[in-house]
Amino acid sequence: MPMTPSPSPHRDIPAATVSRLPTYLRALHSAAAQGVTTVSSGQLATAAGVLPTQLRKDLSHLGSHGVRGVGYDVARLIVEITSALGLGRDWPVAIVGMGNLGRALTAYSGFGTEGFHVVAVLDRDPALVGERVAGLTVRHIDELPTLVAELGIAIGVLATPADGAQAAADALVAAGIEAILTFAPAALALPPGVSLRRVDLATELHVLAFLRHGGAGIGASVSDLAKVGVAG
Amino acid sequence: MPMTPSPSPHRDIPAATVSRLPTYLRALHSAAAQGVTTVSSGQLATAAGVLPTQLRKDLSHLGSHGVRGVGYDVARLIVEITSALGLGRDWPVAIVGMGNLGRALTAYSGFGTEGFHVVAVLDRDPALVGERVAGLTVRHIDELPTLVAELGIAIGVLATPADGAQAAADALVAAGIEAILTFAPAALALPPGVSLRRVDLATELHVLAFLRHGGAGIGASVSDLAKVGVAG
DNA sequence: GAATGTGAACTCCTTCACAGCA
DNA sequence: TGCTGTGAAGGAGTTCACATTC
Repeated sequence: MPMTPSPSPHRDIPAATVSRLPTYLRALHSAAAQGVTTVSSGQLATAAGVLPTQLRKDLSHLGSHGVRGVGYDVARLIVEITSALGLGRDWPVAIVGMGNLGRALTAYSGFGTEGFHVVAVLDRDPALVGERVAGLTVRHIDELPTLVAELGIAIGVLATPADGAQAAADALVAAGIEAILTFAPAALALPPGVSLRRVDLATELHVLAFLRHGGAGIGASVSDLAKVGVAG
Repeated sequence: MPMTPSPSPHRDIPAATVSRLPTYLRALHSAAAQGVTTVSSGQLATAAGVLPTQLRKDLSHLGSHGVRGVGYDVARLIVEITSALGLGRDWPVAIVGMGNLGRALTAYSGFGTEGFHVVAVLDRDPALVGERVAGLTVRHIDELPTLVAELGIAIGVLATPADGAQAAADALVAAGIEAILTFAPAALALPPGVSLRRVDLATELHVLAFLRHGGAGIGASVSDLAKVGVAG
């Protein structure tokens, strides 16, 4: 056994790079829609709000796909990033928690791109079960295992209040879901192997308050928190 | 000119620390509500989902406020973090874009804590102006300067589609708002001195897809993207 | 000439080890 | 003894400089 096992197909793409690739992909789709076939790192970088060197370094992790003196082929780069992110398939999504936020996310068009589809919406409150939200019928959280098996749900979105979040997360994990996006302002305890991403709306406001309060104006003193715009 | 100007009142709190302080604050409020008066770094850290050393290092940027061998006084630490974040005042918020997401954010209770209050909701579509959303009347975007002056709006939230985001951001800036939280999947060009935070829902799903696709299961290969739970 | 790809320097953040104090 | 506070080490990410290629 001389070599490392390497069970994973992706070759060591830095986390920071992965989180920027979707932005690049969006800019590329936009360019393609306008008939552009080739872009330079400078053009793509300004469209994405990063520096050209950052973009080239990021893309270098996917391999060399640009042409020196020319730039990148838009169509080819779309394929490359799509493949690297694993977007070449369907990703059925379930949303748990049909309060204001859950309903909005269900209807949010941004969730319906690149193979992501909300295929099930659930709540623990029997009074909500049976209601229609954006064309889907609200199901009870206890039906989750059945729905996962039937619909191949791969990603769970938590839009519950903080106090119900852990129970909802447990239900997702018990049903076999291993990728969770949570909007609940609570720390979640999850078994190893389950991927978790958190979006905390209150925290975002708090950080903005700090930036104003602290006076991070011209020449912002806090490095990366506030990104002021790049000319585009 | 031998010394640096240092125009800003807050004493150099790292960006990464600032983004975690709201989580600590929430955990402290929760502890206080349960009658807890003292917490150790270990307790608070698990409640917040970080390591104890991380928490202590973060708090050390606010000064030494713990007692060795004992822990932190909950009430005092709340005051300290609240003050550091600049949360000791009101932060009137305006939300621009009354689609699904904008309406949900307006009604979202998580936006109504710690001095944050949604005091105005706006849209550029005259057909929506005059509608009621969560107790507020939708105003036209052209009324923004008046509303900022009257209500002291300090933070703008963008919940528009991507194609209207830049125009809406320009309107916020023209009205004097210097802190923007955007949900629009678009790069924004802003003048220096304006603070911007971005929440990108599609990107979060893409990252989760990458983690599943890449097989970041046991012993996740991508460092920081997925945080699996800590025992609580 | 023009733009990519990348080693190296630099900055930032996290984790460790342990000193300091109640 | 227990827990905080912190210098130092280690790791990750960004930016720079420049060699490389079309």
